[in-house]
Amino acid sequence: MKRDIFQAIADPTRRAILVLIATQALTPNALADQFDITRQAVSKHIKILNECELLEQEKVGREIYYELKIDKMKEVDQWLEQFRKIWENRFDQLDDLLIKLKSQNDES
Amino acid sequence: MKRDIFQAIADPTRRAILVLIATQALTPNALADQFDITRQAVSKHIKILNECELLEQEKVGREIYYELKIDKMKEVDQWLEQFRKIWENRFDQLDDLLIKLKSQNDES
DNA sequence: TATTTATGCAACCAAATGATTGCATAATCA
DNA sequence: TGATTATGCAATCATTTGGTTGCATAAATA
Repeated sequence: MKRDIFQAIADPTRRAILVLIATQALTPNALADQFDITRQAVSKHIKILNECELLEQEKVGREIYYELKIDKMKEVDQWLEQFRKIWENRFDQLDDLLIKLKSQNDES
Repeated sequence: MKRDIFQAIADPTRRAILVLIATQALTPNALADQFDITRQAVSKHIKILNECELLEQEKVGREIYYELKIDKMKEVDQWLEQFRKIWENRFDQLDDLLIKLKSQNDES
């Protein structure tokens, strides 16, 4: 199964998990406490996130702490870049238009 | 069926469609030409994108031109913002560390 | 007017998805 | 050592997904 980061962030529970582990490493059990689904369901989400190379893990005794590999999120940012270019460009055009309208107004 | 933009961009075909209609309005037929799937399959993708309020449409005769509502893409950007804060912060910290190491090096 | 063309909708289907329960294994604790 | 706890894996299930074919409707063209 080939999965990419866009699949990973498609599910709302997974997005919530990503936010939770963005700033602190958490165990599957600690994560499961935050949701109304079973621990196993959370574990499956973790597995998917892991397959997408979104996670770092550290084993401490019998616990496993998962944390977000934040750099991987930049892939979404990079994909957005092409659209950002467009909306920034259009904003500039709108800005130009407003300046032009203002100068016309000043002349009259 | 409640769908959000993260669902919309989860599918690679839909992502390709979004890129194609980001800068120019296209008809379903024109879009279908770009893929190896049937026109109806493309139409279903368009329907989903439409439900996510990602599209603007203009009817010209019997043709319908679809174009991306680019502003809607900012929702993804906004969600990313929380992660961007983290990675920029960590970059700054790394930067500070390098400066510190450099000054220590200069002293020796 | 008759035919072609562009589109959307419905029915159907195989595969993927998100969840469940049950079980196995490994580490901790009494 | 025996019981408990943390985790992962497998089987199962209902629902969703992405695709197909077929059909209906509306606009353009011969």
